Amino acid sequence: MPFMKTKSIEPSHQGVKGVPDDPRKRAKYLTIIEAALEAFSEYGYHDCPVSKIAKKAKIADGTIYLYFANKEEVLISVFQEKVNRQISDIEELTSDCGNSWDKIEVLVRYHMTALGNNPVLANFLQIQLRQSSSHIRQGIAEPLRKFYRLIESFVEEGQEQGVIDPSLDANIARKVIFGSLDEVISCWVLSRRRYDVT
Amino acid sequence: MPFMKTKSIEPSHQGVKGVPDDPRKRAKYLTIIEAALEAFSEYGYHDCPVSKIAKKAKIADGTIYLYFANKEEVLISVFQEKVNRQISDIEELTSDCGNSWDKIEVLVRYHMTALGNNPVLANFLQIQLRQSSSHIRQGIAEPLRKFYRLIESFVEEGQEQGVIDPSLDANIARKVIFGSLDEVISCWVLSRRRYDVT
DNA sequence: GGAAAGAGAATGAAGCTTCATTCATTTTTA
DNA sequence: TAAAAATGAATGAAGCTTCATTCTCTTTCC
Repeated sequence: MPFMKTKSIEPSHQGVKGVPDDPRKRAKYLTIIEAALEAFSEYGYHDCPVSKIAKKAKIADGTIYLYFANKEEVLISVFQEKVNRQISDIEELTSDCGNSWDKIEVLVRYHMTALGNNPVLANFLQIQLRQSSSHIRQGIAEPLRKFYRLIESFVEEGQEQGVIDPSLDANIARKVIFGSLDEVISCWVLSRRRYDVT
Repeated sequence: MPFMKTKSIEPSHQGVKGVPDDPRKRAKYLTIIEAALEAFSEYGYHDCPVSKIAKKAKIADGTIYLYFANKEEVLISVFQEKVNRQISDIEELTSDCGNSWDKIEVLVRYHMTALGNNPVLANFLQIQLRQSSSHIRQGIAEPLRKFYRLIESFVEEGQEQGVIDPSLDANIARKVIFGSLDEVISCWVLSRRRYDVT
């Protein structure tokens, strides 16, 4: 048998390539993530050829496929990486707030300033979030849900503490908070008055 | 000269094809708009081949190009057609409200139920709004700005009437209203409690 | 220690597929 | 029957992905 490089069982695409453990690989993995973040923000997912990502990462086009199964998976991974970091940062910051309103305020402020200071990330999150391919949405859904749950948990906690109206549906409150954030950020506004509004 | 297929002067596209006057053409124009709305919602702009629109409209692929200069223009036209109708409906409905809060409530309710009863339209507006091609954004910007201005005018009017805090920035208020709407709608929720929140 | 062999990471040209758009032809309209 | 409208197969550009080859370490052997 003359070499048998074949993809044994799964025929059509190699499965998801997880985050690499080996620190050397991990470093290049992150390099690609950062390059992709920039490139996607600059051109938008669909108008961003893989070659642009490779160029920004200073690697060959093909190398990307050693770390990611396909272009979609690059997008999903950028999103996961960034949202997960955002969540863990906020969790840490709020761990020593007693009041739930404070926690919400910290979350809002942190999210606003984090994205305000990082237009590239902001643009990526705002623009890419609504992309429609079902595959992408699926990959994005999980970290996003975690972020949602974080907001809701603050609201619910506040209700238990009695500082937030308990008749309020935490789910709706979360949507209003997230939606407002989203809208305000997409307009690049960093005003501080924002939360007088709600 | 051996075939000169080239794009003579304007390099890339023949000019915009306006909305047809002839009622017969107008009818087919609207047929295509409706088909495109469905198709874009179903697949998303980028994953929706022109052939799918044609199929839904029960016409040949090429026919679309008798009514629109290119695929982008189809998207923009759908958006314009729909948002303009939304605006004129709301303007009519609010014309006999004295109080600005009422106007805002009518707007919110109308927008919510209109999209709530029409998932296809809702999906289109929510999904397509964030697409990034600069051309598309440009075409979309004008009707969207009209919608924004409508909201802001209600807020400002309320401030003149003294029923809304005049220190509030109408621009920010509009963003919060629009963002909340946007977020709540994108989650398909039609609860009525929503505006207790703001 | 230095040479040779092996592993596996990286390269990037080229293949292949997917559409947006065109246009020669047919059908409909008036 | 002439003009207008519609058709849909053909075109060709774009860009994702593959893979034969090269390069760069690491390990083994003497």
